[in-house]
Amino acid sequence: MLVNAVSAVRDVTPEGGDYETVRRVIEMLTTDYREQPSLETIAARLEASPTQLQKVFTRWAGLSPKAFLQAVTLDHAKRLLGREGLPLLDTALEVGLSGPGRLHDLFVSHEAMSPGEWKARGGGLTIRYGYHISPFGQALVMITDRGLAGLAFADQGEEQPCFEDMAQRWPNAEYVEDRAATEPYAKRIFDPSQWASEQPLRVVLIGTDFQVRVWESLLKIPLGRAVTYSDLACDIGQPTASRAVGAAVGRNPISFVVPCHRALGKSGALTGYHWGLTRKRAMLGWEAGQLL
DNA sequence: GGAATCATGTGAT
DNA sequence: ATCACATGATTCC
Repeated sequence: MLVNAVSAVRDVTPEGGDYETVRRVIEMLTTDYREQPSLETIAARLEASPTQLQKVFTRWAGLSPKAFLQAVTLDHAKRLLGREGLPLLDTALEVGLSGPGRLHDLFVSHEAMSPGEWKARGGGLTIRYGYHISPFGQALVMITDRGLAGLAFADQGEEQPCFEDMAQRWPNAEYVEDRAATEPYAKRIFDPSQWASEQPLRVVLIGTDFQVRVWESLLKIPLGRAVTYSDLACDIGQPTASRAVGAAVGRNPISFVVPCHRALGKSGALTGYHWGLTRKRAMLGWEAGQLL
């Protein structure tokens, strides 16, 4: 339900409290999924009322906690991978899903840095950045005059390490805090009602040649689909490089926009995520909510 | 089935 | 050179 999703973004408290609550619920659901803890048990452990919890969670994801748990289950992940023999990662795929409904994905146009620019390690580049509230906790947005260059996530109090993680990727760049400049990007990215805009979201991929190829592949995965690391390896023409692909996916500087959370292990299991597995689950569950 | 073990490409030191 | 990986296939119990 689109309406839910929009309000979810708007209603997140300045402290990022909603995500924090939701994060803990997800954590509990996935670590103790064997026991299938009831809503009451979870609420009790969080010292919250069951109805309140149910409400917050549903508003956030568009999905009840129970439906959410199902959505991030192995079974569902496999369905995301499979799907009636569609040719994986073809350009046709892009159209494939937007047909029947309004299942638009974020409309992105990308551009890669030239090898020369990459060698400069960000030298001569001015990067403006700012922190913004997102459905997945505090988001660090980084832009250049050519477009969005970085998107990272930090839990409360982790802003500094998060910034350093990003800044060390382009050590020679000049960094300027400019919340006003990054704000429109944050708004656009996390508000699904703005995804199918006239103007594509401009994105700059700064990385090695191999990494950029992997990230471009990721951008071809539509909402509601997933691929394996070996699918990606095949797509860039190096079928035996699935492990290298994994490493490259992990270095993706624009998480969420470049949908690295849609890369799964061959078994359908969620393998790893730079900003925490819980966040990966959160993103997949949240996207499942968008599809309703 | 599941644990242990290899083959493997890329990027950082 | 060497090492750590967000992998995957194979080979043992």
